[in-house]
Parts: sequence; structure tokens; C-alpha cells
Amino acid sequence: MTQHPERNEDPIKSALTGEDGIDFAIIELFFFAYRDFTSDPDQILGEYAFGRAHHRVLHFVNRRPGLTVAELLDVLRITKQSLARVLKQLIDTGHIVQVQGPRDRRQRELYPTAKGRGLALALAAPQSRRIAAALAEAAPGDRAAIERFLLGMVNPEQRAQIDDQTATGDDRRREAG
Amino acid sequence: MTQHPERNEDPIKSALTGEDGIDFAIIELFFFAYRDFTSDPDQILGEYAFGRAHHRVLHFVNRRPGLTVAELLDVLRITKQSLARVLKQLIDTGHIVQVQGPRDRRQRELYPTAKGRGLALALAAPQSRRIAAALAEAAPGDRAAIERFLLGMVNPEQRAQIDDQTATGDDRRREAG
DNA sequence: GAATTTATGTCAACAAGGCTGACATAAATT
DNA sequence: AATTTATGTCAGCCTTGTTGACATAAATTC
Repeated sequence: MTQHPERNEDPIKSALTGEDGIDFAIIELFFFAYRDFTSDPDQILGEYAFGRAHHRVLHFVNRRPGLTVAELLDVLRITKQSLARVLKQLIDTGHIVQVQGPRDRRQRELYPTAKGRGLALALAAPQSRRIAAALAEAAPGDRAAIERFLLGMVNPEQRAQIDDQTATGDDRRREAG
Repeated sequence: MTQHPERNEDPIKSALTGEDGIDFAIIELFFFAYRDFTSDPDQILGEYAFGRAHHRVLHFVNRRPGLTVAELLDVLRITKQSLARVLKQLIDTGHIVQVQGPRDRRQRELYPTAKGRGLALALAAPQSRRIAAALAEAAPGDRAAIERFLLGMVNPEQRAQIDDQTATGDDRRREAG
């Protein structure tokens, strides 16, 4: 050693690339895509003094009307207290109502009001437009491939949380038929 | 009106579906996919008392060694103070070093150390494995379709932030060739 | 019927990581 | 010499995540 052994504090000047055995391409695309996807509803939320936490709650209450608090906690993977704060605000502002569970009266079924439904739709609209624009450049079969990929990214044991009502136009037939 | 006009607080019992003109299928898949994708590195981060903010900084410093603080702020879309906190911790723990800019001595170029590179790779590994598993179920051309879609989801004016080094194996030719 | 478990709500406290605005410094630019 | 720029830092605030403890009512079990 002419001077000293390799110091750990030395700057590394080479960039990490896909050659390092890691799929940085998709890791990074996923980050940027989600960053911009979630930024869409922010302006609307700001007008209501709501945040992304409110958006997520409102979304799932609209997608699965009548779900219980426990079910919602399981979907969002947050704690009771985190949910309680935003849920209370959504109830106080008349976006969501609680209905006593018909079978089990301890449960509170959560439903959107007309106001809550309207806001959920308004928040989803720019996200849907962004997706439509991204798909417009895609080839015919691409949508199915993208849905398969995204579902494949979800933990297998949680894929059941994603219902089939999820389907849009083209592949909704199996339910209706 | 037999009883009273429609009350706004009435619970809506029908679920929002794709029929409402919104692409809820992909909106929801994207949420679940990203939720689980970002949860992968959490355990490793916990061992270092780091969070996802540290991960993002470490990632981009490794991907673009020598970038300046201003450039990093632009990529992450956060404020100087938010960055300062986590960056300071990464520097104090020897994961990142600052080098005075060669042309402009006001600038601080950010580089990973060997330690920082190692951690970046360790954090990316489980994410890369998840992606590989999702792609394993896909058809041959699907990867290109997925990359196009994700890129299409990014704001057009920010697509330049995603360099082409991003490419892995199959489509890296154009640089090397 | 009494005891236990379950679903939910609520209180207090804390932490991470966003934010703003103000100000300091050194270096580059005009 | 004056101004602008890149960065750092201080103080403080907000949202949204966390934990633990405790209360209530309803369902379930013994």
C-alpha cells in the first residue's frame, strides 16, 4: 500500500445500473410513476383541507360500501388511531355515514353519502385520465399485461383484497354474462 | 314527496365500479402494488433507524453519483429542509460523502461510499426480486409494455429525469453498441 | 345469568417526514 | 462593488403514521 488501505469514506463515482443484477429500470419507473399518479388529486384535496389519508379512506368506502372499520384497517394496513382521525373528519363533514351492522350491532358499516361519492369520483378522475393517456400509447394487449404485472406485485396472500368488480368495460363480461 | 326530499346524509349502498367511467381497476392495482413494493425494504431500514426518505436519497445518489443538492431536490420533489435532515444522517453515518463541485465550488456533489453502495443494493434486492417474480408470470413482450406504461404515467416534462442507464440487459444495447 | 371476548371509540403521547420563512455564508456572476 | 446563486441551518408547524391504556356495548361462552 503506497499510502493507506482503501478508506471507506472514499466516494464511488460509478453509477449503479441494471448490470449490478438489480432491476433498477422498473424500480425507478415505478417510483416516478407513482409519485406523479398520487400528486394528481392533491389540489382538490387541498380545497377540503384533506390529505391522502382521507383520499384512501374515501376511495375504499366507495368501492366497498358497507365495509366495517376492521375490514378497512386490514385493507389500508394502518392502525386504528390513524384511521380514527381521518374517518372522524370525513363523517363530520358529511362524506361518510356509519350504519349499525344488521347482524352484529357492534359493527359500524361505512357508507359514502352523495357528497362523499362525488368527492371520490372527482379525486379519481384525474388519475383515470392519466392512466388513459398512458394506455393510449400502448398496444391492444398491453392492458391485460399491465394488470397481470401489477397484481403480481401484490403480496399473494393479499390479492384477495382486490375484488373483481375492479374490472372495467372490456373484461367485465364474466360477471354480467 | 311522501316523507322528505332526498337527504344528503343517506348512505349510498352501491359500489363504485369501472362502469362509472373511471378506471378503478388500475387505480386500485397501482395502490396495492406500490404499497407492497415499498414495504419490502422496511425491515432492513429499521435495522439502521432509517426510513423511506433515507432510501430514496440513497437510491438516487447511487444511481446518479455526483448529483448536486439542487438536482436531488428536483428529482425527489421535496423541500431543502426535508432533504437536509435525512441527508445529514446519511453523511454522518458514512453512507454518503460530499465533494466540492469542480467547476462551481458552491456546489456539493453527492457520492455514495462503499457502505452506502452496499446498503443501496441491499435495499433494492427484495424489490428487484418482487419485480422478477411478477414478470416471471408475464409473456415475453410484456416487459416492454410495462415500461412504456409506467413511463407514460410520468409527467411528460419530467420524463427526462429518467435516464437510459435505467435499462437492463435486453434493451441496453443502444448505449453499448 | 355471569364471565369473557370482540368491535369499536377515545385519550395521551410520540416520531417521521413533509412544510414555511428567515437568515448566513461563500462563491459566481454582473 | 453589488447581486445572484447554491447550500446550510434555525425555529416552528402539520399530517399521518406509531404504541399503550382504557371504556363501552354487544356477542359469545361457560
